[in-house]
Amino acid sequence: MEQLPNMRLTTQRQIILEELGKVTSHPTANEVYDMVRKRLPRIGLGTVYRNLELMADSGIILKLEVGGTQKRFDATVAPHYHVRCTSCGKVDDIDIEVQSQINQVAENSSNYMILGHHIEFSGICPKCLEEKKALSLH
Amino acid sequence: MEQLPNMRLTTQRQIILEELGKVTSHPTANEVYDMVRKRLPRIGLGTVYRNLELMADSGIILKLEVGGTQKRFDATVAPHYHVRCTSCGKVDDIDIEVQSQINQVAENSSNYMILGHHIEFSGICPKCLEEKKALSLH
DNA sequence: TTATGTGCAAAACATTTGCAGGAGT
DNA sequence: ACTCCTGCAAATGTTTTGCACATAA
Repeated sequence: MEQLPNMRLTTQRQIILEELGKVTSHPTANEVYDMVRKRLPRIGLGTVYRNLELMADSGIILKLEVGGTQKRFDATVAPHYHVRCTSCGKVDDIDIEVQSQINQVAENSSNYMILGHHIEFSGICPKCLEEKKALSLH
Repeated sequence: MEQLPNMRLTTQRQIILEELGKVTSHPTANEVYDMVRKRLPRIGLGTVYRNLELMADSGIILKLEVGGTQKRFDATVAPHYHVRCTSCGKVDDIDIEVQSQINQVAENSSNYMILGHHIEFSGICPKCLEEKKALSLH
């Protein structure tokens, strides 16, 4: 969970981190690959996967294991929750007051050692809501 | 989200549902396949996937999109939360008081129409905790 | 110089799908 | 009979990995 001492600062890593920092969406590995490839056309998809994984392990970025088929990555490390649109799959941040006691409450009612939690909301994003409205007026 | 009118009651479906009901774990599609195959050796993995998906859509069972690489299924439909062991990947239920206002709080601080939420705790399960203790005494 | 990282391609998984034959209603 | 469903196998999509060469420290 911490920056490894012998992790080299390569061009690939710099650019992956830069591109991830540019967006507020929560891109999949493949989306990061597409973004990075515009600046580094010969980068391999494997490199993107390897580095996203490594950065997530060292805590530089966040790996979101939300619903859907692909993992998503986030340059914002501060704890926050997510909403996923059930219609288009888009993932947004959500900022609400976190009860810090929630882990304690969970630990009291289980025999696990609780390390953390994540709340994933599901709903319809504004854009899809518009589309649905438009459709229902046929 | 509701039972389709013309969904046939086949042997395969009955047995999948029975086997899923027998366990309190949250098996992956492949684990369900293994369980069912003991009674129905010629069943195809595709059939298991198709039916789990169908049952989840009609609300008979729950499809858990928790972290990890595979989806998991649960015969218990009543709303509840989950803990996933970061060490062995095991998933257990967790029963805590749900603040029913939590969706409202989220809706107030976003422009999504919030439909629901899921909390996934992460921690170490009792068995892995024991193992870690044993190791640290080397 | 040398351990670590990269590109590439193949492999490994998880899941979905097309189709011809089989089974519920 | 007439759909819907199943088994099988092939296809698809995502992520991981082996290896020879390249590169940061």
